[in-house]
Amino acid sequence: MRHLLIYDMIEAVHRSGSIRRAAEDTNITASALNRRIQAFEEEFGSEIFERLPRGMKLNPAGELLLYHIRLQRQDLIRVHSQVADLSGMRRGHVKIACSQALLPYFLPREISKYRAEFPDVTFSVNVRDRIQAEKDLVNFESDLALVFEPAHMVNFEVLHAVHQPVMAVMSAAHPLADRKSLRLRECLEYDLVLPAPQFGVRVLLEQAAARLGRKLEPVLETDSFDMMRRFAAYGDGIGFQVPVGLNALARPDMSFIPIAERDVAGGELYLGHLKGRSLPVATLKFANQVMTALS
Amino acid sequence: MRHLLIYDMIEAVHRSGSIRRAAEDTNITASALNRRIQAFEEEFGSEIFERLPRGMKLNPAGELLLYHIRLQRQDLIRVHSQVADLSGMRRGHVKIACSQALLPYFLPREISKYRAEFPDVTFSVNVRDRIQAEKDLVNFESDLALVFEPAHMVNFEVLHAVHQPVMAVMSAAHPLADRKSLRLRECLEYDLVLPAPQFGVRVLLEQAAARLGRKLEPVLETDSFDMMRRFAAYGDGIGFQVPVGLNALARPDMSFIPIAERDVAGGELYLGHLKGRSLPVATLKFANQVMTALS
DNA sequence: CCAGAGTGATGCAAAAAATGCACCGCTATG
DNA sequence: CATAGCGGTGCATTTTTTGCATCACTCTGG
Repeated sequence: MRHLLIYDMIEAVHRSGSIRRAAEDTNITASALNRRIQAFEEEFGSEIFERLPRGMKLNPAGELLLYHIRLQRQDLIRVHSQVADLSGMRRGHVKIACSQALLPYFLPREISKYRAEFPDVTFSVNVRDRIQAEKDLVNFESDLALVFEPAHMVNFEVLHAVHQPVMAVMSAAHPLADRKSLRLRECLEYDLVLPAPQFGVRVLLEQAAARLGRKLEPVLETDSFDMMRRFAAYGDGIGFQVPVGLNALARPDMSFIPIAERDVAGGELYLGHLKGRSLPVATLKFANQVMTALS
Repeated sequence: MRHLLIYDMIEAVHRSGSIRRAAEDTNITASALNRRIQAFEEEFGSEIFERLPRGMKLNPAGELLLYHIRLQRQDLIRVHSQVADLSGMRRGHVKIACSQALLPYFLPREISKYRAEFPDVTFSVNVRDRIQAEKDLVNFESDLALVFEPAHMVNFEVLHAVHQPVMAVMSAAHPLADRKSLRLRECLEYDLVLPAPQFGVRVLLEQAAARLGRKLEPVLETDSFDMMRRFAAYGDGIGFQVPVGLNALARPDMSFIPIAERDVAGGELYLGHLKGRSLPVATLKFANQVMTALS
């Protein structure tokens, strides 16, 4: 949209921190860009950048404006999406921030399913921890977030929540592999493979261990669920994951056993978006499909 | 804002229904305007107007776009307002849709009070019935609505609600003038001066009368509260109004007496705005003042 | 039934706006 | 204290926008 180019320019200057660097991104001369910024500030009635010796930095007015710019751009995308929907076709791009647990099975399956019906819809998926996911929504870098036990929930409008007990993950040859349910105490007898501290599952386990007066001493700590699973497969180690991260059709070589809720209460997997936003049609439809799949 | 001029042009064409008429409002030639509309549609990726032999009419895509335009314009006003607030000054324009009852005392008093503190804030006040007030909010023709017993309440986000019993209004010389409270039945013995049927007070009275098996037969029906009051002042007639429409310091020549709640339940006066909007600073502060005044 | 007044669209020249280039003054940095 | 990087600016040039004249079309009223 040519008439909104000035917004792109403002964002470019904000990103790069200087007019000259921003000029390269914008395919325009620094002088031209400079004058457009000045003209805009003139019209807007107030400066939006601080001129520092080392470049440009948004002042508070600029920060307010930047949020407006992002909001209005997303709203325009929504309008485009609804207009495309008027003519029967469904186009669009769905941006998702999600916990790692969603990556191996759940999201690939849901995205394929959706795209089978609407092949003109494309997706971005970004792995984010519980704090960063919310920031992504605020900065309009993602439209949907699908996270386990989000941290603040301000700015977060919940579309759907589903309970996720914590599951022990181990080799099928493990001594405990045939049990229907496990106490946390029993697991602690074996080598532990734990997710990194920022993950929700880890937090729940730490809390539960503290209640038992125990401290978790993992032999392996990783931010990769795949690593955790493979390590557990080759020995007596026990990993932990929530059901949505596990294949519903149990693999023959692995065993997934729920931990008793009275030990580890489990947590909630939340689907949500930025408070007060209206989502584009494609995004909304995908969110609905996810909600159905989660129920 | 020069870069948003195209939005003004689109709205002008929408309002006037033809490019040539819109061209006059826009201080531009019809041909130039025509080409800008065409260029916009090209960029936007879809036509937004239907070309009829008699002029231009928004198509569904255009309707969606128009709402976006209005939304983004109001949001820009909010940003301006917040920016002005950063520098300590408070500027802005507050647009209010309200019931007639607010006109004689309440709103003039509150507006004066607010402007005493912030003289750079200006106001528009439009009298609207309960249905039209909500439409005003949706079209962004008003920012705040202050209405008695609104009709639908969809799109209406309530900031504050206060109960308003129905009061009988009569001359100080009226036989009933010294009573502390009145039954509806007693009032019906006298000449009735009623608000027009679209007003909330009238609806409440009609419902109450129906419960008594009576029908209201006004000697004067008017959409002017002032008319009602003055007519009642010159005889034995009885008018009806809610407290917010009456001067707190009772006038010596008039008497205001509440109708028993078991006869006429009274109604709610609602302060609200369009659902999902963020209000400019000035508007928000004024809304807060009104809420305090109503409590 | 047809003339006229209304509509949007378009070619072309003139006017206006945006751009690129060269250069200025400034400041932090090594 | 030289230098590299910053934002700002005057001026010629390019690009875009505009206005005018005019076309094709449709509905309306005599």
